[in-house]
Amino acid sequence: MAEPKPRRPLADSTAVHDQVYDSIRQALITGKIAPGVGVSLRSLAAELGVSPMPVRDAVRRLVAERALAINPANKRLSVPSLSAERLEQLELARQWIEPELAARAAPRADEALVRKLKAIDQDLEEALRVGDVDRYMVANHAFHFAIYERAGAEVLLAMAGGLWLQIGPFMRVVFGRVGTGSLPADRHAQAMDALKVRDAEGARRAIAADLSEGMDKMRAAVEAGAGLTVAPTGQTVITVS
Amino acid sequence: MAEPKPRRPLADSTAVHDQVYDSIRQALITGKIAPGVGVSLRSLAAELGVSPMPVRDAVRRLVAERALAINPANKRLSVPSLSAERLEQLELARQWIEPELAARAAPRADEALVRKLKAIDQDLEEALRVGDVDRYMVANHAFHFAIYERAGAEVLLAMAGGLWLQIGPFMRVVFGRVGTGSLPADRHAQAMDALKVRDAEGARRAIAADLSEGMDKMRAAVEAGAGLTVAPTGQTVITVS
DNA sequence: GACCTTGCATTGTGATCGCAATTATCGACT
DNA sequence: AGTCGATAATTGCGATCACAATGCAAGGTC
Repeated sequence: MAEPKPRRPLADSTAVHDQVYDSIRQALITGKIAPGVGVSLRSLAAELGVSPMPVRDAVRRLVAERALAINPANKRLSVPSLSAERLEQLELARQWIEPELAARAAPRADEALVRKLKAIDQDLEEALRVGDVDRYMVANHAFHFAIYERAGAEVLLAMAGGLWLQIGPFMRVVFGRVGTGSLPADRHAQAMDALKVRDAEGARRAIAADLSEGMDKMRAAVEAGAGLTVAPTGQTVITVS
Repeated sequence: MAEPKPRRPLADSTAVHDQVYDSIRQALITGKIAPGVGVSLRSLAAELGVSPMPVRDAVRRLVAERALAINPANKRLSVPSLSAERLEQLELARQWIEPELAARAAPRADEALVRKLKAIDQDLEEALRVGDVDRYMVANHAFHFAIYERAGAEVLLAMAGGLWLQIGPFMRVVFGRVGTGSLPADRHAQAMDALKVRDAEGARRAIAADLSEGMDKMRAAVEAGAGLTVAPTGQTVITVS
């Protein structure tokens, strides 16, 4: 315990608990932590090479954003497993807020944004080709939020971020199962075209369609019974049947 | 400092940081803490008779829910002052999510719910008569969320709760200024009537109208210049002109 | 008298310790 | 050999301390 503290690099500045937050958030969005598995403050702290304190702070934020769940009896932490009802509500909320953000971003779009999106989309398609699910998840997130940030709607943006955080782990499981081959990147092309000419309604429709297709996949996976069964210990086994 | 620690009663069970959270949350919703004023962990801890530690946890949650803001430079805490853009986005989000919750609650409404709402509404009107703004705020919150909880939509309910938390402090300022005399409780009657016959669309319209009128007042107050001016120290003076 | 500097109080952050509760592990007994 | 019970380990929660940074205020200088 008298080690010189590895202290992982982790980006650059800001407070430690913010870096821890970003680390866990990325792990959740990209699905590096499977839904249902239990985590602990000390284990996360050890893994990140920090003291339990900043982890505790980061976990509080994530619990507040419902990206982590806390067993009311145990008081133990876990990644929430997604139920059909939860999925339905998250879908509804996303279908309302994300097209709205895209529509608001359209009038404020410029050439630089479109270029950035094009770069992200190329990376995304490359990830699809080589079947790198992690990279695809990161790129897809980057694509959507590059648009949403342009809307200049802080409150709505934060809400959208929270929704992705909640749906991220499950997306990863589904996409890892059905494969990424059939994912339609053409909706992204539609969105970029609409943004190029500052067509708000076009952007709204493109994002709505993109979401709709993605969520269809997830819903189909859930209804097909590819659910998550929670073992009595709290540990979760992902049944891909 | 060697005092025997007053340790405020504070509800009943659960962890200390949850009780602290509820206390601050209530204070924000009812507007006991004015927008823009700076708070500190230690001052809140002293006021609640607890150590700074659980306050720190509670504040993390509230910051994550955007009910408290943290100055990126200072890293100091404050109640966020509401801007016109923020208000517009919060209104949009509320106008979408709260009527939706009301509509979902309608088919699940029963006599007990209507009775409960009636009791709350009577208390609300009494508060209006005597001009007790705090009591009105509490009752109004209770009325809406008694309905929303019935929707059985956990995710949407949490989102609605977050929105109230963000808009609460400002509501209080506005209502405290324009007086509560002209507030239309008849929308509540409409909502109760719709719930009584399980009329989803009626409930949706009633809540939408209720929100619309309330937000109109707030928007008018903002545009009339009854804004909040932040002093250089971070302390805020409420200009009721 | 106005402005700058110096000192002190307060702030958030992180670390470490102790505690009670729960869980896991292993030994003992029937 | 199987089941039960006791011990040890882990977990989250709260308290306290240390520290760097910031804010505030008093006092000094021009």
